[in-house]
Amino acid sequence: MNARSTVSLVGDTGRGNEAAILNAALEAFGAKGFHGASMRDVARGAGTSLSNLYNYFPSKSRLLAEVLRHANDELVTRLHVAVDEAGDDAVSRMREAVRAYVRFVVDHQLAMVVSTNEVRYLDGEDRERLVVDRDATQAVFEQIVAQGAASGEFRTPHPADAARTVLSGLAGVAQWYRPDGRLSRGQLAEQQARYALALLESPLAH
Amino acid sequence: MNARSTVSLVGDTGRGNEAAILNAALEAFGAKGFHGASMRDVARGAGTSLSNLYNYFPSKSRLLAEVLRHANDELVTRLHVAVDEAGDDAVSRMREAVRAYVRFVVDHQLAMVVSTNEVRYLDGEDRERLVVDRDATQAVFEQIVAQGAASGEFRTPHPADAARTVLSGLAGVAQWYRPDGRLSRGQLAEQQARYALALLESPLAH
DNA sequence: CCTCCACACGAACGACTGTTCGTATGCCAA
DNA sequence: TTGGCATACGAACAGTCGTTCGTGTGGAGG
Repeated sequence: MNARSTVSLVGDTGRGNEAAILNAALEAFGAKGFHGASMRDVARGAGTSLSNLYNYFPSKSRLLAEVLRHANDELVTRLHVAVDEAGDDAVSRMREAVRAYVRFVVDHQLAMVVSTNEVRYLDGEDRERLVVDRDATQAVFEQIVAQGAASGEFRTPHPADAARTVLSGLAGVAQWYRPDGRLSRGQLAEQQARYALALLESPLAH
Repeated sequence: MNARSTVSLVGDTGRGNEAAILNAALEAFGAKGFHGASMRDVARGAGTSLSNLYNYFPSKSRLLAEVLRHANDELVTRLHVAVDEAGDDAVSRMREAVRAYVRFVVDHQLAMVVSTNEVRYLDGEDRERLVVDRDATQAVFEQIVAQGAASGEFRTPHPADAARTVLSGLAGVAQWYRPDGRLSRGQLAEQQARYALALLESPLAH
Protein backbone atom coordinates (compact mmCIF):
# COMPACT_ATOMS: atom_id res chain seq x y z
CA MET A 1 0.00 0.00 0.00
CA ASN A 2 2.73 2.41 1.05
CA ALA A 3 0.68 5.43 0.03
CA ARG A 4 2.32 8.74 0.70
CA SER A 5 0.44 10.79 3.19
CA THR A 6 -1.28 13.73 1.59
CA VAL A 7 -1.55 15.63 4.84
CA SER A 8 -0.09 19.11 4.54
CA LEU A 9 2.68 20.11 6.87
CA VAL A 10 1.03 23.32 8.00
CA GLY A 11 -2.58 23.33 9.17
CA ASP A 12 -4.83 26.35 9.25
CA THR A 13 -3.21 29.20 11.15
CA GLY A 14 -6.27 31.45 11.35
CA ARG A 15 -4.64 34.05 9.15
CA GLY A 16 -6.25 34.10 5.70
CA ASN A 17 -4.06 32.27 3.20
CA GLU A 18 -1.04 31.80 5.44
CA ALA A 19 -1.15 28.02 5.58
CA ALA A 20 -1.68 27.72 1.84
CA ILE A 21 1.29 29.98 1.20
CA LEU A 22 3.54 28.03 3.56
CA ASN A 23 2.59 24.72 2.02
CA ALA A 24 3.02 26.08 -1.49
CA ALA A 25 6.43 27.43 -0.53
CA LEU A 26 7.41 24.01 0.77
CA GLU A 27 6.37 22.42 -2.52
CA ALA A 28 8.15 25.03 -4.60
CA PHE A 29 11.39 25.03 -2.60
CA GLY A 30 11.33 21.24 -2.57
CA ALA A 31 10.83 20.95 -6.30
CA LYS A 32 13.22 23.64 -7.52
CA GLY A 33 15.32 24.62 -4.52
CA PHE A 34 15.27 27.96 -2.75
CA HIS A 35 16.92 29.99 -5.49
CA GLY A 36 15.38 27.95 -8.29
CA ALA A 37 11.84 28.63 -7.13
CA SER A 38 10.39 32.09 -7.55
CA MET A 39 7.88 33.98 -5.47
CA ARG A 40 5.62 33.76 -8.51
CA ASP A 41 5.83 29.97 -8.28
CA VAL A 42 4.79 30.14 -4.64
CA ALA A 43 1.90 32.50 -5.39
CA ARG A 44 0.65 30.25 -8.17
CA GLY A 45 0.82 27.20 -5.93
CA ALA A 46 -1.03 28.98 -3.15
CA GLY A 47 -3.71 30.24 -5.53
CA THR A 48 -3.10 33.88 -4.71
CA SER A 49 -1.30 36.87 -6.17
CA LEU A 50 2.40 37.64 -6.06
CA SER A 51 2.06 40.85 -4.11
CA ASN A 52 -0.23 39.29 -1.55
CA LEU A 53 2.63 37.09 -0.32
CA TYR A 54 4.20 40.21 1.15
CA ASN A 55 1.15 40.78 3.35
CA TYR A 56 2.22 37.63 5.22
CA PHE A 57 6.01 37.44 4.92
CA PRO A 58 8.37 40.37 4.48
CA SER A 59 10.85 38.53 2.24
CA LYS A 60 11.54 35.28 0.45
CA SER A 61 14.16 34.15 2.92
CA ARG A 62 11.85 34.83 5.83
CA LEU A 63 9.26 32.67 4.11
CA LEU A 64 11.81 29.87 3.93
CA ALA A 65 12.63 30.37 7.59
CA GLU A 66 8.98 30.01 8.58
CA VAL A 67 8.59 26.86 6.51
CA LEU A 68 11.61 25.31 8.19
CA ARG A 69 10.40 26.36 11.60
CA HIS A 70 7.06 24.65 11.11
CA ALA A 71 8.80 21.49 9.89
CA ASN A 72 11.20 21.37 12.81
CA ASP A 73 8.44 22.04 15.33
CA GLU A 74 6.46 19.09 14.05
CA LEU A 75 9.50 16.82 14.20
CA VAL A 76 10.50 17.86 17.71
CA THR A 77 6.96 17.41 18.97
CA ARG A 78 6.74 13.92 17.56
CA LEU A 79 10.12 12.99 19.01
CA HIS A 80 9.27 14.11 22.52
CA VAL A 81 5.94 12.30 22.48
CA ALA A 82 7.59 9.11 21.29
CA VAL A 83 10.38 9.21 23.86
CA ASP A 84 8.01 10.06 26.70
CA GLU A 85 5.80 7.13 25.83
CA ALA A 86 8.73 4.70 25.64
CA GLY A 87 10.06 2.63 28.50
CA ASP A 88 12.81 3.78 30.83
CA ASP A 89 15.70 1.88 29.26
CA ALA A 90 17.87 3.47 26.59
CA VAL A 91 17.26 0.74 24.02
CA SER A 92 13.51 1.25 24.12
CA ARG A 93 13.83 4.99 24.06
CA MET A 94 16.24 4.93 21.13
CA ARG A 95 14.04 2.52 19.22
CA GLU A 96 11.00 4.74 19.65
CA ALA A 97 12.93 7.88 18.78
CA VAL A 98 14.19 6.34 15.55
CA ARG A 99 10.73 5.05 14.70
CA ALA A 100 9.20 8.47 15.21
CA TYR A 101 11.90 10.09 13.12
CA VAL A 102 11.41 7.70 10.24
CA ARG A 103 7.66 8.11 10.37
CA PHE A 104 8.13 11.85 10.11
CA VAL A 105 10.39 11.40 7.12
CA VAL A 106 7.78 9.24 5.42
CA ASP A 107 4.88 11.56 6.25
CA HIS A 108 6.68 14.77 5.37
CA GLN A 109 9.55 13.81 3.15
CA LEU A 110 9.52 17.09 1.29
CA ALA A 111 9.79 19.04 4.53
CA MET A 112 12.74 16.89 5.54
CA VAL A 113 14.48 17.32 2.20
CA VAL A 114 14.00 21.08 2.23
CA SER A 115 15.17 21.27 5.83
CA THR A 116 18.47 19.59 5.09
CA ASN A 117 19.13 21.06 1.65
CA GLU A 118 18.00 24.68 1.93
CA VAL A 119 18.85 25.61 5.50
CA ARG A 120 22.17 27.02 4.34
CA TYR A 121 20.43 29.82 2.49
CA LEU A 122 19.27 31.36 5.73
CA ASP A 123 21.38 33.96 7.44
CA GLY A 124 21.32 36.22 10.45
CA GLU A 125 18.75 35.66 13.14
CA ASP A 126 16.70 33.23 11.10
CA ARG A 127 19.65 30.91 10.77
CA GLU A 128 20.64 31.13 14.42
CA ARG A 129 17.14 30.37 15.60
CA LEU A 130 16.91 27.29 13.43
CA VAL A 131 20.31 26.04 14.53
CA VAL A 132 19.15 26.29 18.14
CA ASP A 133 15.95 24.42 17.35
CA ARG A 134 17.88 21.74 15.52
CA ASP A 135 20.24 21.31 18.45
CA ALA A 136 17.19 20.39 20.49
CA THR A 137 16.61 17.43 18.20
CA GLN A 138 20.20 16.36 18.46
CA ALA A 139 20.06 16.68 22.24
CA VAL A 140 17.24 14.13 22.41
CA PHE A 141 19.38 11.53 20.71
CA GLU A 142 22.56 12.47 22.53
CA GLN A 143 20.90 12.12 25.89
CA ILE A 144 19.56 8.67 25.08
CA VAL A 145 22.96 7.49 23.87
CA ALA A 146 24.65 8.91 26.94
CA GLN A 147 22.15 7.12 29.16
CA GLY A 148 22.75 3.86 27.33
CA ALA A 149 26.51 4.27 27.49
CA ALA A 150 26.33 4.81 31.25
CA SER A 151 24.06 1.82 31.84
CA GLY A 152 26.05 -0.50 29.59
CA GLU A 153 23.23 -0.91 27.08
CA PHE A 154 25.42 0.72 24.42
CA ARG A 155 29.10 -0.08 24.17
CA THR A 156 30.05 2.49 21.57
CA PRO A 157 32.74 4.95 22.63
CA HIS A 158 32.20 8.71 22.15
CA PRO A 159 28.43 8.76 22.62
CA ALA A 160 28.01 12.27 21.20
CA ASP A 161 29.71 11.34 17.93
CA ALA A 162 27.70 8.15 17.67
CA ALA A 163 24.46 10.05 18.23
CA ARG A 164 25.31 12.48 15.47
CA THR A 165 26.12 9.63 13.11
CA VAL A 166 22.77 7.99 13.82
CA LEU A 167 20.98 11.28 13.16
CA SER A 168 22.97 11.83 10.01
CA GLY A 169 21.89 8.46 8.70
CA LEU A 170 18.26 9.15 9.53
CA ALA A 171 18.34 12.47 7.73
CA GLY A 172 19.76 10.63 4.76
CA VAL A 173 16.66 8.46 4.55
CA ALA A 174 14.72 11.45 3.25
CA GLN A 175 17.10 11.69 0.30
CA TRP A 176 16.45 8.24 -1.11
CA TYR A 177 13.08 7.17 0.28
CA ARG A 178 10.37 6.54 -2.31
CA PRO A 179 6.74 5.97 -1.28
CA ASP A 180 6.42 3.12 -3.77
CA GLY A 181 9.45 1.34 -2.37
CA ARG A 182 9.67 -2.25 -1.23
CA LEU A 183 9.30 -1.56 2.48
CA SER A 184 6.24 -0.24 4.25
CA ARG A 185 6.43 2.71 6.59
CA GLY A 186 6.59 0.43 9.61
CA GLN A 187 9.13 -1.93 8.10
CA LEU A 188 11.40 0.95 7.20
CA ALA A 189 11.17 2.33 10.72
CA GLU A 190 11.94 -1.06 12.18
CA GLN A 191 14.91 -1.57 9.91
CA GLN A 192 16.39 1.82 10.72
CA ALA A 193 15.94 1.16 14.42
CA ARG A 194 17.92 -2.03 14.07
CA TYR A 195 20.70 -0.25 12.22
CA ALA A 196 20.85 2.44 14.88
CA LEU A 197 21.03 -0.01 17.77
CA ALA A 198 23.64 -2.09 15.96
CA LEU A 199 25.74 1.00 15.28
CA LEU A 200 25.58 1.85 18.98
CA GLU A 201 26.85 -1.65 19.73
CA SER A 202 23.93 -2.73 21.79
CA PRO A 203 24.72 -6.32 22.85
CA LEU A 204 21.12 -7.35 23.44
CA ALA A 205 19.45 -5.71 20.48
CA HIS A 206 19.96 -8.53 17.97
CA MET B 1 46.96 19.81 12.78
CA ASN B 2 43.94 18.83 10.74
CA ALA B 3 44.76 21.24 7.93
CA ARG B 4 42.37 21.16 5.04
CA SER B 5 43.98 20.06 1.84
CA THR B 6 44.34 22.89 -0.61
CA VAL B 7 44.69 20.57 -3.58
CA SER B 8 42.20 21.42 -6.30
CA LEU B 9 39.81 18.76 -7.45
CA VAL B 10 40.60 19.15 -11.14
CA GLY B 11 44.18 19.16 -12.34
CA ASP B 12 45.37 20.63 -15.62
CA THR B 13 43.40 19.25 -18.53
CA GLY B 14 45.59 20.61 -21.32
CA ARG B 15 42.83 22.90 -22.53
CA GLY B 16 43.56 26.51 -21.65
CA ASN B 17 41.56 27.63 -18.65
CA GLU B 18 39.38 24.54 -18.38
CA ALA B 19 40.66 23.35 -15.02
CA ALA B 20 40.45 26.85 -13.51
CA ILE B 21 36.87 27.16 -14.69
CA LEU B 22 35.88 23.77 -13.28
CA ASN B 23 37.46 24.52 -9.93
CA ALA B 24 35.89 27.97 -9.81
CA ALA B 25 32.52 26.45 -10.64
CA LEU B 26 32.95 23.99 -7.78
CA GLU B 27 33.70 26.84 -5.39
CA ALA B 28 30.78 28.94 -6.61
CA PHE B 29 28.22 26.13 -6.62
CA GLY B 30 29.43 25.04 -3.22
CA ALA B 31 29.20 28.50 -1.71
CA LYS B 32 25.90 29.65 -3.20
CA GLY B 33 24.28 26.57 -4.70
CA PHE B 34 23.67 25.94 -8.38
CA HIS B 35 20.95 28.53 -8.90
CA GLY B 36 22.40 30.94 -6.37
CA ALA B 37 25.73 31.14 -8.17
CA SER B 38 25.93 32.95 -11.47
CA MET B 39 28.11 32.37 -14.48
CA ARG B 40 29.62 35.75 -13.67
CA ASP B 41 30.65 34.39 -10.28
CA VAL B 42 32.34 31.46 -11.98
CA ALA B 43 34.12 33.68 -14.48
CA ARG B 44 35.38 35.95 -11.71
CA GLY B 45 36.63 32.98 -9.71
CA ALA B 46 38.39 31.53 -12.73
CA GLY B 47 39.99 34.86 -13.63
CA THR B 48 38.47 34.98 -17.08
CA SER B 49 35.57 36.62 -18.87
CA LEU B 50 31.93 35.63 -18.80
CA SER B 51 31.67 34.87 -22.49
CA ASN B 52 34.82 32.79 -22.50
CA LEU B 53 33.13 30.18 -20.33
CA TYR B 54 31.03 29.25 -23.32
CA ASN B 55 34.13 28.35 -25.29
CA TYR B 56 34.51 25.43 -22.87
CA PHE B 57 30.99 24.50 -21.76
CA PRO B 58 27.79 25.02 -23.74
CA SER B 59 25.61 25.79 -20.72
CA LYS B 60 25.59 26.26 -16.99
CA SER B 61 24.01 22.90 -16.29
CA ARG B 62 26.57 21.15 -18.46
CA LEU B 63 29.27 22.88 -16.44
CA LEU B 64 27.73 21.47 -13.28
CA ALA B 65 27.59 18.03 -14.86
CA GLU B 66 31.29 18.15 -15.69
CA VAL B 67 32.19 19.22 -12.16
CA LEU B 68 30.21 16.35 -10.70
CA ARG B 69 31.73 13.91 -13.15
CA HIS B 70 35.27 14.87 -12.14
CA ALA B 71 34.36 14.56 -8.46
CA ASN B 72 32.80 11.15 -8.88
CA ASP B 73 35.68 9.88 -11.00
CA GLU B 74 38.15 10.80 -8.29
CA LEU B 75 36.05 9.09 -5.63
CA VAL B 76 35.55 5.89 -7.62
CA THR B 77 39.24 5.70 -8.43
CA ARG B 78 40.21 6.03 -4.79
CA LEU B 79 37.66 3.43 -3.75
CA HIS B 80 38.85 0.83 -6.22
CA VAL B 81 42.49 1.34 -5.28
CA ALA B 82 41.67 0.99 -1.59
CA VAL B 83 39.60 -2.15 -2.02
CA ASP B 84 42.14 -3.77 -4.32
CA GLU B 85 44.91 -3.16 -1.82
CA ALA B 86 42.88 -4.58 1.08
CA GLY B 87 42.86 -8.19 2.23
CA ASP B 88 40.46 -10.79 0.91
CA ASP B 89 38.01 -10.79 3.81
CA ALA B 90 34.96 -8.56 3.79
CA VAL B 91 35.81 -6.85 7.08
CA SER B 92 39.16 -5.65 5.78
CA ARG B 93 37.72 -4.60 2.47
CA MET B 94 34.87 -2.68 4.10
CA ARG B 95 37.24 -0.98 6.50
CA GLU B 96 39.49 0.19 3.69
CA ALA B 97 36.56 1.31 1.56
CA VAL B 98 35.17 3.41 4.40
CA ARG B 99 38.59 4.85 5.14
CA ALA B 100 39.08 5.85 1.51
CA TYR B 101 35.64 7.40 1.36
CA VAL B 102 36.22 9.46 4.49
CA ARG B 103 39.60 10.61 3.25
CA PHE B 104 37.97 11.78 0.05
CA VAL B 105 35.37 13.69 2.04
CA VAL B 106 38.09 15.39 4.05
CA ASP B 107 40.25 16.19 1.03
CA HIS B 108 37.42 17.36 -1.20
CA GLN B 109 34.57 18.24 1.10
CA LEU B 110 33.20 20.90 -1.21
CA ALA B 111 33.05 18.43 -4.08
CA MET B 112 31.18 15.99 -1.87
CA VAL B 113 28.71 18.63 -0.69
CA VAL B 114 28.02 19.83 -4.21
CA SER B 115 27.64 16.25 -5.41
CA THR B 116 24.93 15.46 -2.91
CA ASN B 117 23.14 18.80 -2.86
CA GLU B 118 23.14 19.92 -6.49
CA VAL B 119 22.82 16.70 -8.44
CA ARG B 120 19.07 17.15 -8.59
CA TYR B 121 19.42 20.17 -10.84
CA LEU B 122 20.71 18.01 -13.66
CA ASP B 123 18.31 16.58 -16.18
CA GLY B 124 18.33 14.52 -19.32
CA GLU B 125 21.46 12.67 -20.34
CA ASP B 126 23.67 14.44 -17.84
CA ARG B 127 21.57 13.19 -14.98
CA GLU B 128 21.37 9.65 -16.28
CA ARG B 129 25.10 9.41 -16.78
CA LEU B 130 25.80 10.57 -13.25
CA VAL B 131 23.26 8.18 -11.78
CA VAL B 132 25.02 5.34 -13.56
CA ASP B 133 28.39 6.49 -12.27
CA ARG B 134 27.04 6.79 -8.76
CA ASP B 135 25.62 3.30 -8.93
CA ALA B 136 29.16 2.10 -9.48
CA THR B 137 30.12 3.51 -6.09
CA GLN B 138 27.16 1.87 -4.45
CA ALA B 139 28.00 -1.42 -6.14
CA VAL B 140 31.42 -1.47 -4.50
CA PHE B 141 29.87 -1.33 -1.05
CA GLU B 142 27.01 -3.67 -1.90
CA GLN B 143 29.37 -6.31 -3.16
CA ILE B 144 31.49 -6.18 -0.03
CA VAL B 145 28.44 -6.45 2.22
CA ALA B 146 27.09 -9.35 0.16
CA GLN B 147 30.43 -11.13 0.46
CA GLY B 148 30.47 -10.59 4.21
CA ALA B 149 26.89 -11.75 4.58
CA ALA B 150 27.69 -14.94 2.67
CA SER B 151 30.82 -15.66 4.70
CA GLY B 152 29.20 -14.89 8.04
CA GLU B 153 31.41 -11.89 8.71
CA PHE B 154 28.33 -9.66 8.66
CA ARG B 155 25.09 -10.80 10.25
CA THR B 156 22.87 -7.96 9.07
CA PRO B 157 19.86 -9.03 7.03
CA HIS B 158 19.11 -7.33 3.67
CA PRO B 159 22.71 -6.60 2.66
CA ALA B 160 21.74 -4.16 -0.09
CA ASP B 161 19.74 -1.99 2.30
CA ALA B 162 22.53 -2.06 4.85
CA ALA B 163 25.08 -1.03 2.25
CA ARG B 164 22.97 1.93 1.22
CA THR B 165 22.58 2.98 4.84
CA VAL B 166 26.33 2.89 5.34
CA LEU B 167 26.85 4.99 2.24
CA SER B 168 24.16 7.40 3.30
CA GLY B 169 25.92 7.92 6.61
CA LEU B 170 29.27 8.47 4.89
CA ALA B 171 27.79 11.05 2.55
CA GLY B 172 26.40 12.78 5.61
CA VAL B 173 29.90 13.27 6.99
CA ALA B 174 30.52 15.89 4.32
CA GLN B 175 27.61 17.93 5.67
CA TRP B 176 28.97 18.41 9.18
CA TYR B 177 32.73 17.87 8.92
CA ARG B 178 34.90 20.86 9.83
CA PRO B 179 38.65 20.84 9.22
CA ASP B 180 39.27 22.36 12.63
CA GLY B 181 37.27 19.67 14.39
CA ARG B 182 38.40 17.52 17.29
CA LEU B 183 39.32 14.47 15.23
CA SER B 184 42.16 14.15 12.75
CA ARG B 185 41.58 12.82 9.28
CA GLY B 186 42.77 9.38 10.29
CA GLN B 187 40.80 9.29 13.52
CA LEU B 188 37.63 10.26 11.72
CA ALA B 189 38.16 7.54 9.13
CA GLU B 190 38.79 4.98 11.87
CA GLN B 191 35.69 6.02 13.77
CA GLN B 192 33.46 5.82 10.72
CA ALA B 193 34.87 2.40 9.88
CA ARG B 194 33.93 1.18 13.33
CA TYR B 195 30.41 2.56 12.95
CA ALA B 196 30.02 0.87 9.59
CA LEU B 197 31.22 -2.51 10.82
CA ALA B 198 29.03 -2.27 13.90
CA LEU B 199 26.00 -1.39 11.80
CA LEU B 200 26.67 -4.43 9.64
CA GLU B 201 26.71 -6.52 12.81
CA SER B 202 30.19 -7.85 12.43
CA PRO B 203 30.77 -10.08 15.48
CA LEU B 204 34.56 -9.84 15.46
CA ALA B 205 34.97 -6.17 14.71
CA HIS B 206 34.79 -4.90 18.29
C1' DC C 1 52.60 34.23 -46.38
C1' DC C 2 48.20 32.56 -45.52
C1' DT C 3 44.73 30.00 -43.32
C1' DC C 4 42.76 27.87 -39.70
C1' DC C 5 41.62 27.12 -35.10
C1' DA C 6 41.71 27.61 -30.12
C1' DC C 7 41.15 31.04 -26.98
C1' DA C 8 39.84 35.50 -25.38
C1' DC C 9 37.04 39.83 -24.79
C1' DG C 10 33.05 43.63 -24.29
C1' DA C 11 28.49 44.65 -25.43
C1' DA C 12 24.07 43.52 -25.86
C1' DC C 13 19.52 40.80 -25.72
C1' DG C 14 15.21 39.31 -23.84
C1' DA C 15 13.58 37.05 -19.97
C1' DC C 16 12.96 36.76 -15.26
C1' DT C 17 13.96 38.20 -10.40
C1' DG C 18 12.44 40.09 -5.53
C1' DT C 19 10.20 43.83 -3.97
C1' DT C 20 7.25 48.13 -3.74
C1' DC C 21 3.37 51.08 -4.73
C1' DG C 22 -1.27 52.52 -5.23
C1' DT C 23 -5.66 50.97 -4.91
C1' DA C 24 -9.77 48.26 -3.79
C1' DT C 25 -12.85 45.30 -1.05
C1' DG C 26 -15.22 43.82 3.03
C1' DC C 27 -15.55 43.20 7.87
C1' DC C 28 -15.44 44.80 12.74
C1' DA C 29 -15.57 48.37 16.33
C1' DA C 30 -17.00 52.96 17.73
C1' DT D 1 -22.05 56.23 9.26
C1' DT D 2 -17.39 56.47 10.09
C1' DG D 3 -12.85 54.83 10.65
C1' DG D 4 -9.41 51.45 10.62
C1' DC D 5 -7.46 47.11 9.66
C1' DA D 6 -6.64 42.70 7.31
C1' DT D 7 -6.64 40.94 2.98
C1' DA D 8 -6.35 41.17 -1.88
C1' DC D 9 -4.92 42.69 -6.64
C1' DG D 10 -2.30 44.57 -11.11
C1' DA D 11 1.36 47.31 -12.60
C1' DA D 12 5.73 48.72 -12.39
C1' DC D 13 10.76 49.16 -10.92
C1' DA D 14 15.60 48.41 -11.04
C1' DG D 15 18.57 44.79 -11.18
C1' DT D 16 20.41 40.23 -12.50
C1' DC D 17 20.16 36.12 -15.15
C1' DG D 18 21.98 32.76 -19.00
C1' DT D 19 23.21 33.14 -23.45
C1' DT D 20 24.66 35.03 -28.08
C1' DC D 21 27.14 37.92 -31.22
C1' DG D 22 30.89 40.20 -33.40
C1' DT D 23 35.54 40.87 -33.06
C1' DG D 24 40.29 40.24 -32.02
C1' DT D 25 44.76 37.83 -31.03
C1' DG D 26 48.39 34.58 -31.59
C1' DG D 27 50.41 30.37 -32.71
C1' DA D 28 50.57 26.04 -35.62
C1' DG D 29 50.42 23.80 -40.19
C1' DG D 30 50.29 24.16 -45.21
